[in-house]
Amino acid sequence: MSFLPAEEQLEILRKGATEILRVEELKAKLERSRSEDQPLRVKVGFDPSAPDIHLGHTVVMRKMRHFQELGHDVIFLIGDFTGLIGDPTGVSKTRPVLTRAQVEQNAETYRKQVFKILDPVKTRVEFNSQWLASMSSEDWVRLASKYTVARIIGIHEFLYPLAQAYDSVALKADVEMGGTDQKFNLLVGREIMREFHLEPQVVLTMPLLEGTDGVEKMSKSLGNYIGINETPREIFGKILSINDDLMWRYYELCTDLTLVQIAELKKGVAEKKLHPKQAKVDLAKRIIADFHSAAEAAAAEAEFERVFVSRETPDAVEEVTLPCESAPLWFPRLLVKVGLAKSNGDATRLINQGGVTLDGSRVDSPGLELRADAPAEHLIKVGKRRFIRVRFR
RNA sequence: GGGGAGAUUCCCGAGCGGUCAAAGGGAGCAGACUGUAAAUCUGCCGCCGUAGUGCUUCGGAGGUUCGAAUCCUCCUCUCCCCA
Repeated sequence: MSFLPAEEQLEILRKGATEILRVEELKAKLERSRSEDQPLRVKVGFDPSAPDIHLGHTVVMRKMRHFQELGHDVIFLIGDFTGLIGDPTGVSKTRPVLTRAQVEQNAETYRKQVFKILDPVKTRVEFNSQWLASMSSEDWVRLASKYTVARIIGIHEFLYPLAQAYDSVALKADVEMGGTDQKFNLLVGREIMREFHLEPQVVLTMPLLEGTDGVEKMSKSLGNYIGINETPREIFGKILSINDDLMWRYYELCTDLTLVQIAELKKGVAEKKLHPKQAKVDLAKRIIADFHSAAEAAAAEAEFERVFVSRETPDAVEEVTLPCESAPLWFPRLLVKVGLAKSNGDATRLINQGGVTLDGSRVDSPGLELRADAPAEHLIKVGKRRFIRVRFR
C-alpha cells in the first residue's frame, strides 16, 4: 500500500470539513502513516437506536470514505453501550433500553445501508459494549478521575462524553469525526487519550446538513429527512422540492463535486445559462446514483417528468384491496379507509378544496357515493402527489 | 426552607364566568401562480354523513354556578427570585 503525500491527502480531507483540530497533528499523522506504511485508524460513532441512515449522516460517512480511498482504516463504531446513557448533546429524550437482539438487528440494518457509501473491506464495525460493558465501578471511578469538569453538570451528561472518549482509548483512534454538535465530546476524547498516555486523536467536524425544510438540521423525528433507503422516486421528489438556495448546500455536502465545480454551476445559474431546476435534477440524479444506480436515477427522472409535467399516473402506485359491499360506499369514508384522509371531515375538506381526483376526474361533491358491489378498480389522487389504487374484490 | 410566575388545540401564544372548538403567528394540508422550488395570494386546519339546545378538548381530581379554559380546593409538573 502506498499512500499519497500528506499534503495531497490533507487537501482532500479538508474539503467540506468545518474544523480540524489540529491540522498540524493530522498532517504529522499522515506523514508518519506514509513513511511507516501504516493506515490511520479513523473512528466514527453511531447511535444504535436509529439505524435509518439519512442524507445528514452521509455527510460524515462521505468523509469516512475519503479516508478509505486514501488507504486508511475506518471504524464504524456502534454505540450500543453509550446508547444506554443517552447523548446529552442532542435533544434526545430518554431512550428505550435496547436488547442484545435489537442491537444486533439494528447493526445489520446499518451494515446494509452503510456499505452503499463505505467500502466494506476497509470498514471495521465495532460495538462499544465490547469494552465498556465489562468495566467495573472501580474502572469508572478511575476513568472519571482523569477528567475535571469546571462547571457542575449532571452525572450522565458527564458520563456520556467520558465513555465516548474511552472508546477512542480502546481503539487507539488517530482521528475521530462527527458533526459540529459533537465537538465537545470529541475533544474530551483528546484529553482522555492524553491521560492514558496515548497520542491524542485528531478531531474533524463536519457541518450539520439542513433538512428538506431548509431550517432545522435533518433528522428523522422532524420529518425533514431524505433516507438513503427510500426509493429513487421518493428521493428525486424530495430533492426537487427543496429550496433553490438549499440545493447548493446539498451539492457541497452530499456529492463529491469539487468546490470549483460547484461554483461553476452556481455561476451558470446566476447567468441564466443553467436553469435552477436542471441543476436540481442533476443533484437528485447524482445522489440517487450513489445509493441506487445511475439507471435508477434516470428512471426516477423520467417518472417524475411523466407524473408531474405530463400529469400522468406513476407506474408504481400503492394498492389497497377492499372487499366488495352491497351498499354504496360514501367517498369520504373511502378516503379515510385507504389512509388518504384523517377523518371524514378531513376528507370532505379535501374534496371541497378540489384536491381529490377519482379515475382522472376531479371529485366535486363530498356526497359522492361509490358502487362497491362488484369487483372494480379505482385510482384516487389526493393533492399533487398522493396516489392510491383501490381494488374491490 | 421562604416568596413569586405558569401549565391552553402539532408548536409559540391570547383568552380570565356565557357571544369559546377557543384571537394571532408558525408548521401542516388543499387551490392559484410556477420549475411539484422559494416568495406571494386564497381557503382549510377537533370529531360526528354538514347536523345540533350535539359530542370530546384548555396539566390531573373534585367543588361553586343555570353555565367554567376562565372562580375555589387539593394534587402533579415547570420556571424565576430570596435563603
